[in-house]
Amino acid sequence: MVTIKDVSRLAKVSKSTVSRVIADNGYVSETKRRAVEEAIATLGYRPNTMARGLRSNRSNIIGGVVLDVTSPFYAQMVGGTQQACRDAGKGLLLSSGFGDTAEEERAIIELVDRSCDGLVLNLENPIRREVADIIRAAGIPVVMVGASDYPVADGAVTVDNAGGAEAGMAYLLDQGHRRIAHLGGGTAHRDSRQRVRGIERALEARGLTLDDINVEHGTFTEQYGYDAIKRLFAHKAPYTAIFAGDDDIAAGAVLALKELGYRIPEDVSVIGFDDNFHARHLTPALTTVRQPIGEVGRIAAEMLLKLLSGHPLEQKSVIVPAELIVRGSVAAPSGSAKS
Amino acid sequence: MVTIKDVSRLAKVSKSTVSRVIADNGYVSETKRRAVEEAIATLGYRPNTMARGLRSNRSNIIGGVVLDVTSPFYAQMVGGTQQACRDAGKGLLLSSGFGDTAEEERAIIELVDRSCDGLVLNLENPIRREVADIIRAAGIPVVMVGASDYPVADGAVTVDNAGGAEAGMAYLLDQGHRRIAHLGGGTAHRDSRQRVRGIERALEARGLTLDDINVEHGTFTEQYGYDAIKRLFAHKAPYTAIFAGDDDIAAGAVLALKELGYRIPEDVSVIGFDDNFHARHLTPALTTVRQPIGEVGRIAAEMLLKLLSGHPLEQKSVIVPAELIVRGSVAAPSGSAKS
DNA sequence: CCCTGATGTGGGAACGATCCCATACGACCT
DNA sequence: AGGTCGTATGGGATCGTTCCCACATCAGGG
Repeated sequence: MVTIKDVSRLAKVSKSTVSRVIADNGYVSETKRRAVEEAIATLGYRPNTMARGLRSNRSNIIGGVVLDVTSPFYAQMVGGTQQACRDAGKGLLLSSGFGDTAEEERAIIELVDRSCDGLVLNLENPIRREVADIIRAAGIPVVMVGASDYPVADGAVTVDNAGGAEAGMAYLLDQGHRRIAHLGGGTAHRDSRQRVRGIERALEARGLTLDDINVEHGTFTEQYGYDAIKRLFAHKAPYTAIFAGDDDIAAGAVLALKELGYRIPEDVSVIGFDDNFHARHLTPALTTVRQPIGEVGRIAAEMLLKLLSGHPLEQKSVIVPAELIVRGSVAAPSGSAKS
Repeated sequence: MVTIKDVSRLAKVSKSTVSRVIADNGYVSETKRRAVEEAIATLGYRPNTMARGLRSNRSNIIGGVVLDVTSPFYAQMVGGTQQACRDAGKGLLLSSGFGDTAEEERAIIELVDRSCDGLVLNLENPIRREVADIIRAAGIPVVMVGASDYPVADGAVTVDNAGGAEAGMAYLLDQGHRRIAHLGGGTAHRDSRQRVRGIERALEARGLTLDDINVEHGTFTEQYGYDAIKRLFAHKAPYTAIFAGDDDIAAGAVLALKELGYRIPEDVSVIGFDDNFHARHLTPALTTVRQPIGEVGRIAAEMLLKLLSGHPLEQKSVIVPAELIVRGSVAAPSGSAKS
């Protein structure tokens, strides 16, 4: 392995000077700088990350914990984070928590131990005190994704779930729907609660309340969407529109509705949330609320990078807007569709 | 920061003994071992990764380069790799090449520089000599995913594209189809070429050749599938079955066929490849050939881990079978459907 | 002419682990 | 008694950087 010593020997300068050239700080004369750069090139010298990290206590690696890398949705988030890191010359060390608290904590501690310069965390569960202390003791900045109220967070990025849900609900209501069911992801999820809140706002803006529709709580799974529809539509068609908590639920709902012989959107309208990679591929293409999740991952990384470079954040909490994407799964209710 | 020295002081032993306890090698008496473990616990000592890495030249980190983290397909692969790494107590440092040679090389070199213990590579392009030399100089093992003929590879995992395609084609032929078009992903991709080879085998087993069907080459995109169908079916229905190069192409083909008024599978059968997330969600659900891609990622990591532990591989090249998944997009051709 | 401050350079002590080597002791054999 | 071997322990060099400090030189001001 070629070391800084080899370079210094070839360039006829001290190790210190080489180090200064590499780090581009301190005083170096133009002549020596040139000599060092030449020596580096001829020897093919690449600094040893470990030695550098040991001495400077920095690794140029950012740690990321994400709920589930496997999921297409989070994959997109990771993509954004990774790209931002790469552009800044940082590596991304990745772990998944898979929604398990113990696993998430293990992952976090491991990332801290690996001397990550900072963390981007997308967690299912709140961080326990002990883990928070470990992070704090290491003195590394943390940006949370999807939740803003954790004690250790120096920054947070969230999607405007309420605003997005409000737009979606407003769209349904303005199309004339009144018999609406919301198949939510469950009150345990903050995202889910915020979406219900947005739905409520849309209703209130039109003189209605949550009691005027049916709000159900299940899980963010296709299975739940499928089962819920089969149950709700067992005997008759009680609703003209379904607002699914996410696109997975929507997919299950669409499948169930089709099996029951309902046409979409003629008989029943369906709207989703997320704009999954696959929303476009449903038949009909799913009208949904897009979460710009890649963007979220990118912004989180950029916030972290800014913190790492010593600049304070002008905005500790960034809320990214969610946008209604109109495709083909929503129409005016058949009763009122007198065009 | 609490160091090994602090532990040794508290446990009244030397640094060396503490190190031996941590690494669980060498001779340590039961008494001292207990004392050290106790000291570690009370101090909350966690070894410094950098120092350890510098000295031992090992990082316990595995580097992964994947074509595109953003894609759901590769995300699943990454998931498998990550899980295997985690189970072995290794970290996974991730990079994406996005199909760009320069980017892929940059990513590889960076991973080598970060002292990764080994690499899992899923690349679009062959590795250039210089990069291969850098990897070799670092002396770290490499497992390739999806391609087996690179010079630096110590192991390789591939999916049996030919076998899968053969099964798919056999299925179409056995249903009675003879007027078949294959919309391939393009000869530039080895996967694509192997699939054509499998199709050929199925034909030959039945006394036919590739000339008896229509083999087209496009790209692995929905757009291509859509355009190809619109072109081929412009005036009449020349084919009773479409074998798409992957599920994206299949999705585009299905959309185009529907727009042209063909029923699937009554008028035209469609079969895909991959078993993407959305294959199940197409209407009708897509009959396709499943690539167990998560499995592939896991196996690749396991091979690498085995190499890292010093054991040679009993199989340098592992070929994972692809399985035909029968759903609803294939039926017997209408002409021959005399049930 | 001395002092100060800016510029330039090298020496060498850290950083926190690993691991080689020296040493010690008891058991057992010859 | 002396030698050998297995077990147990500590000392300290070492990994490749960074970075503090000492020192040198030179210009400009008092």
